[in-house]
Amino acid sequence: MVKPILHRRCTLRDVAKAADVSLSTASNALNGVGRVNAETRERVLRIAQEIGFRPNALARSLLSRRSLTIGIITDDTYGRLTLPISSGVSEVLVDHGVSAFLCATSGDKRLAELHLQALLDKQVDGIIFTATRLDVDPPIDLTALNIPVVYAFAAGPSHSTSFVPDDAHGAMLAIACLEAAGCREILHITGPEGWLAARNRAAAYRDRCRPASPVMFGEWSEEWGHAAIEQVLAAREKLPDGIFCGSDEIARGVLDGLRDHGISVPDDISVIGFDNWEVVSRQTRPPLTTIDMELKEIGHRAGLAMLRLTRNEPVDKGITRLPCSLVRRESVAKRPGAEQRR
Amino acid sequence: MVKPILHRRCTLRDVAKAADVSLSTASNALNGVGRVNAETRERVLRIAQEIGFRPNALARSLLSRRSLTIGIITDDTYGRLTLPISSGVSEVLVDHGVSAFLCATSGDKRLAELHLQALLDKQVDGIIFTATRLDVDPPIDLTALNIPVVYAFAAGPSHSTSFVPDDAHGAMLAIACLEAAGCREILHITGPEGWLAARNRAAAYRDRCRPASPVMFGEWSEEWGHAAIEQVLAAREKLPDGIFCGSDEIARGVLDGLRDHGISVPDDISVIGFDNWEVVSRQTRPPLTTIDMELKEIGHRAGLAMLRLTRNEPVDKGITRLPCSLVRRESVAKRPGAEQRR
DNA sequence: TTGAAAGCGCTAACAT
DNA sequence: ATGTTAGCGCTTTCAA
Repeated sequence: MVKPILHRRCTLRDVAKAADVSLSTASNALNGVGRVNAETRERVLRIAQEIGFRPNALARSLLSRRSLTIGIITDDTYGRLTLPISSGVSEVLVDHGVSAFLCATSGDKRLAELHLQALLDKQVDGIIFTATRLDVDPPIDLTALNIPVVYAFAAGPSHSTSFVPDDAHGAMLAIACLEAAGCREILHITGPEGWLAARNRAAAYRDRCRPASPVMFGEWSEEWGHAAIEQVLAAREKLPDGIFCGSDEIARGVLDGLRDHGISVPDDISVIGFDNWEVVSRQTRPPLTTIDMELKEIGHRAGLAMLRLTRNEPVDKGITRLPCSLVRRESVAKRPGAEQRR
Repeated sequence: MVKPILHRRCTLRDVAKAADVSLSTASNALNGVGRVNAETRERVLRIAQEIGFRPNALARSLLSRRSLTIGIITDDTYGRLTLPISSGVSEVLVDHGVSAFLCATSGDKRLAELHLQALLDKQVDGIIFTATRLDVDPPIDLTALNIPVVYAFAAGPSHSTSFVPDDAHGAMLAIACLEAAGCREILHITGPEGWLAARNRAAAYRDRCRPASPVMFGEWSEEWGHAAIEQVLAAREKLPDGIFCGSDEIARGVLDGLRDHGISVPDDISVIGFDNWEVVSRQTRPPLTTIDMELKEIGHRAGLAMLRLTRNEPVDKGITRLPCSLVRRESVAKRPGAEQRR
């Protein structure tokens, strides 16, 4: 039984010495490569275990030219999107021994450059760029790097690979849910028309509902949802029986506006949100049925793509739109008949 | 003008060759150490610049035994706390060339071990542990590592160094704000008594207001805020004129409950929250005056402490409580006289 | 089956 | 002022 060395991490040399073999034999034994006597191998393994040997990744990387390290650069200050995405990325990578540097740039160019340079110096095997919207360019140019770049919740140039939520699919899911609940006339209240996500969702809504439907574009805020309800109430006799909101925050404003007027959700009207931002959607009255963008899955896919890229395996180029999912809570009417009818 | 090499990162060797000096001279020139002829230095610098030379951090680290890398391990799945804190950490570290690995464990022990091992293998210079509450032990034991550990929004063992928000100070700020608005009787509605943060804030409240004040412990939810208002209304004749809520979510429930009963905020009663979680506090009607825990500052301090520790400079041991700040919005009455009076 | 030696990219003694 | 050499911890030919 060899005594573990505490003050200094032990090295392969320590193992080799303790096992009375050469460096290369120790290395081969531990990595299971080359011809090593089974008995010798056992001994090396045992001793390595006993003294708590762990290979120095820095030394390995220097030689192998793969650092088992990637960088995640994000625009987000807030964390709403970044943490689920990046933990999704890490989840698939950690099993392959790769760790991720997180660089929050807050959209600051200088900071972004600084981080990027640090990442490059540390020889990251690749970079994943994440943003909070799809139609804004990264604060730094990632197109000329000689390591792979993957975009998650951001759209890279066409020859690159990007993963984004399928807004149209999410919208379809929302409308289908409303229709299944028996809604005949569905209104769409959403964020600024300047946002691609808002336009995509609105287009899907128009496709499915009424090509000429007036979409109510506004802000991504509760206040707007609230104001929109006032507008609707002022402008028309009869309320629609379903409202598809572009975000949970808008939906919350809608819900409040409706309640202010004594209109019951979901009895009088069904409301569905978008985002599944739980701090909002779980706390509304009633709790909000909404669309989840599956951020973690976006992270998974981005991580997987990165893994393949670093191994020179082929990956899909261009923008991959990942399906959303429906989260049922209580703001959409349950039609008892609907289940049976299929 | 030397042509940049694109397929391979250029090395010091390339610089030395191009400048027609030895490796060590090139190294000395670039690092500004040793005796180097001014003219030679210029030339080396210029050439390095031209061919875009950047030193390989891996090679440097191997030699210097400092990887300029730390790990941030977090319990948080959600990101509400982690992103502000970790971007605070990075902000102070990036200028010193250190990058941070982010490891989200979701409280999963296996995952935490995996991440920790990967970090150690990569020779991180230190680890910052972050949690979502102060009174829960990390999923892994960080006390026996031979690298520095700092706790941020988490309380490490007494000989370690931790940075947490000063809950008592935050509570004081809240109460002082209410008092300055003229409130005479302040009620405290907060989260579960099992949470240290809730107890700390409640204790400060009792200290300042009425030692025997009944604190309403409950959940960290809007629903609880709402329910609490119903309870209060049912139990007493006269409403208090100020409510200090343990979280923004609770405050939001309180606000809604009050509105349901036609009680106006801030005219009839002032309400203050805790957290400054903007998605909640900016969207309430009226927008919520609340306490900010200065998460980014916690990150700064943790990062700074880490920097010192890695240089063997002394740092404060034990738990450092960092002041909170007041964010004024519109849920607390403005007393025109209050300003003058001081 | 095992070991000696070279080298990843860099820095730091030590010669010159 | 500059160059030569050794070595950080490891993997990988290539000989033995």
